[in-house]
Amino acid sequence: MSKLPHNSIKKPKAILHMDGDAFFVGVEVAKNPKLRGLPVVTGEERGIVSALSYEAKALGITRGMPIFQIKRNFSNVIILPGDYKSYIRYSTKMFDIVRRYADDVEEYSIDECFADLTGVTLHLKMTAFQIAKRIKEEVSKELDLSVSIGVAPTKVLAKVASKWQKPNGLTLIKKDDIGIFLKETAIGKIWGIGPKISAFLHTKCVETAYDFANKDREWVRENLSRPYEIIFEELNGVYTIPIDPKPKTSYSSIQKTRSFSPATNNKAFLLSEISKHIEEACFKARYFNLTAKKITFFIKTKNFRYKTLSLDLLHSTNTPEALQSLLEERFYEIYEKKELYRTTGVVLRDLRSNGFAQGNLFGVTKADRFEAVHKKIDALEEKLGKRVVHLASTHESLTREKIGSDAEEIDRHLLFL
DNA sequence: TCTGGGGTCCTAGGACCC
DNA sequence: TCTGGGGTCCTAGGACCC
Repeated sequence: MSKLPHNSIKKPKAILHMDGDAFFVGVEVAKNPKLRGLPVVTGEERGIVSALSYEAKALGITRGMPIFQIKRNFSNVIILPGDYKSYIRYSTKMFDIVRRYADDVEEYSIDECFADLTGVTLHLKMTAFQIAKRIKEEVSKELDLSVSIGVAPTKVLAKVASKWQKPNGLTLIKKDDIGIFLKETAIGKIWGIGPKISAFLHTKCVETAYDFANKDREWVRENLSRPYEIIFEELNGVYTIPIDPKPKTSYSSIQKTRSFSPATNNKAFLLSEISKHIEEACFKARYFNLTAKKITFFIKTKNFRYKTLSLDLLHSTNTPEALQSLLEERFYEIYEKKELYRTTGVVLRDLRSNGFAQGNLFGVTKADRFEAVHKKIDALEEKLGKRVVHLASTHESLTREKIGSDAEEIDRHLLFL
């Protein structure tokens, strides 16, 4: 039984959420200050806009817009390829600044983190707001980056706060003021509430986050699943989603997918695409010393219907050959000639670390040989750059690639995310 | 937003077992 | 071969995130 002191009506937590403003572009400007104040986008290598400056946004450009369209319609916009090495470097430095003030920092994505300031305020004799302000100043001075910060009693509310004023915002939500903020926040803007749940809630006359937070708990339990009950608690100021400061060291799944246009029913092409995905997913798995016990292949039709094929592997593996023949044997189960497909993909699941790469269907000895071969290939690619060696079955898809090398280069850096 | 790529977590319901 | 009731395990797919 817990023996909390009688007067420990807990002081609300002070959770900080920091979010980079147009982060990739922000880093580009920090690297090259001449870009400041100009419309800039990144994503040239992908063919779609990944990040855009506020000046570019003002022109009506949006994330995901095709690069060719920008070239055609906005000749004054500066288009840059992503420089993920720099983004990672700045990201690390940004989080290190937060760590000067908090022990528990959760790196949520490349440009976002959470931190618990609750205990720190006493220690530093500063309020959470003052600490947040200092962090902002140091990020700006030392890295020349602009960030938005929110401080609130829970993670979900801290996200509301950091979004409240963007860019360069600093917003504190006190426990007593929660309602003021939630009344002006549409339910769909809440972290964890997507389009489906949002639409459902609308049918129940829940329009704002305030409407939702004021439902009673029973109603939430009866109408929604567990994750939404947790969001409900958090919106009411009850700290429920803990900060997880552990650095990410592994993966529970690895996937590779690619869309193409126009949609096609060319079986050889689809197979070669998937074959390439298998190789890349296995490459990444080997890099992290992981093996998969399950694999899912999928193709997505023109109308966004998924056809999936999930297979249990006899032994876990991270070498492509056996997966490749499995695919060829069973592809007919998902492929229909009369359909057109727009995307293919592979997901390695049930990953276990440090397992022996037992090469399954071929038996151990052959598998060992494959493993040795792959070690050499990986080493070779390390030296020469990726994509110097590949399976014959991948060949067709590679020869069709136009912007291969850039994309591969970036992919390599993304391995470290 | 007529929809890119890489992830995570949750759960309904089927398979299987007394 | 009529077919109860209750439990666990597991998977496929849904929903969401950046």
